[in-house]
Amino acid sequence: MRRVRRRGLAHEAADRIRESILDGRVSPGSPLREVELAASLDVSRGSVREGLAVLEREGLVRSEWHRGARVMDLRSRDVDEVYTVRAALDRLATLSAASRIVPAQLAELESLVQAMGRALEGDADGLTLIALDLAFHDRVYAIADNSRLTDAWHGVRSQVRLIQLTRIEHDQAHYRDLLVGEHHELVRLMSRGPSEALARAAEEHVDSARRALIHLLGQAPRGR
Amino acid sequence: MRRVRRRGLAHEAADRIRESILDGRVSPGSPLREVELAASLDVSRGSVREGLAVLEREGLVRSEWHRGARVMDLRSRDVDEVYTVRAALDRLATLSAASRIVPAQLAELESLVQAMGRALEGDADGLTLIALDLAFHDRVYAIADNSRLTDAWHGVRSQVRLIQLTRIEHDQAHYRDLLVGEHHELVRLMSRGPSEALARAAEEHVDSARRALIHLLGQAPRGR
DNA sequence: TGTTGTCCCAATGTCAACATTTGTACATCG
DNA sequence: CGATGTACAAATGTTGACATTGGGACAACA
Repeated sequence: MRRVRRRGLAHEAADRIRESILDGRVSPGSPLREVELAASLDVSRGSVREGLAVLEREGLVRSEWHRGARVMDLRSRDVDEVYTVRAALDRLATLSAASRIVPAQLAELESLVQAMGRALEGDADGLTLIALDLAFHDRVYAIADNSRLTDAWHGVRSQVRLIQLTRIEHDQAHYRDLLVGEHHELVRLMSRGPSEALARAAEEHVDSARRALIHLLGQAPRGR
Repeated sequence: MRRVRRRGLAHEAADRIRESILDGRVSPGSPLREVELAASLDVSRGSVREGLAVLEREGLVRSEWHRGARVMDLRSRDVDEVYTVRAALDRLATLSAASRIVPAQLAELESLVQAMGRALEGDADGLTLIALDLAFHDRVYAIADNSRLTDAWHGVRSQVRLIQLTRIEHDQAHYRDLLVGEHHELVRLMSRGPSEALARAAEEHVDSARRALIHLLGQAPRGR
């Protein structure tokens, strides 16, 4: 049996605040005041504070000494950073997963890809596609079964989600073209075990999204 | 001017506790009681609590609900995870740094390598070598100039430090053979810009250390 | 004798009050 | 009139007290 995990109010508070950010109810840049949140969540400031610390390590929130916390405002440079790191993590996750994956897990991934296909044909909204995309990659990280790797992934995951949210119209176009094809190819390569081709595909899968986003956001983020 | 960074008691407390762990004054597995620490550091339990949360995100401390925090006890499996993730991060950091590095920074890295050589000839203790090794890689991450990457690095850095500490006699042997040579080679390759050879060297630099540690610790950590 | 239930204590989780800092508006001075 | 200093309000940082939980010792029971 999987033992129940009791987490306390701080994590609960973090979940609620994360939701309201990722649902777009509070926009990037807006302040997250401890007293306000404590009142609206009906917990003490201490718990809110601890929850905000959780969100800060996820990169969703930025806080400064005696100046409080604000919803992270992700600019072009930040998108570049997040996707660059994600590419490196995904490369490792995909390779590790490929060396440990069993047929049942391959089938599970493939069924997620098919769900993407159905969602596209059914003209599903962007949120559904984003959810399926993240679910796929979450599964890959779970299969890789490396808690440090998962922690590092969680350090950028929420930011990826936030970027996708704010660029949702773009993502829909991007998804429509490549979502099923690229993921299917990843599964196919994973079924053959780790390889240089798989490593490249995993990196490229993320990097093409990065390039598209950077292009969309206007200019090169750094002095390249 | 680099503006001063005021951080509050929680970070100060985290620093002190981290020191006592990394200095070996508290051994892996031992409990870190909030009241004890609060008394000995002369701050409130709240600040200690926040400090322990910082150390938890660094992977130095593991805490469970209503059961308190303990110094992380790193077993074979954990060493494997940490070094596997570190290899992926170092690969990216080294490639990114290579594409941005300027001559002055190359010289700085090379001078660190020479310091390693002098330390080895002067029969310095293991702690000095560990410090120089980490200083070198910290510089590479700083040159890569990607805050998400640096955050991810900080998520494993302290654990690397802890592993090196507990295996210090082994590391000295490992260092004596490869320290100067491998780092010098990394600098040389970086001076020529990013390349597949550099990527492999950076990965292999970490992975050889991983293999040596795993071998030392006895058995294969996972079902490979 | 092994198992179950109860009590108790130590430690953490939570809270609300107090202290400190920051930013701003306004007064003061050169 | 611009620069500097001061007072105040709003928010966070810090603290000690109270509530809740987990684990172990011990007794009751089959």
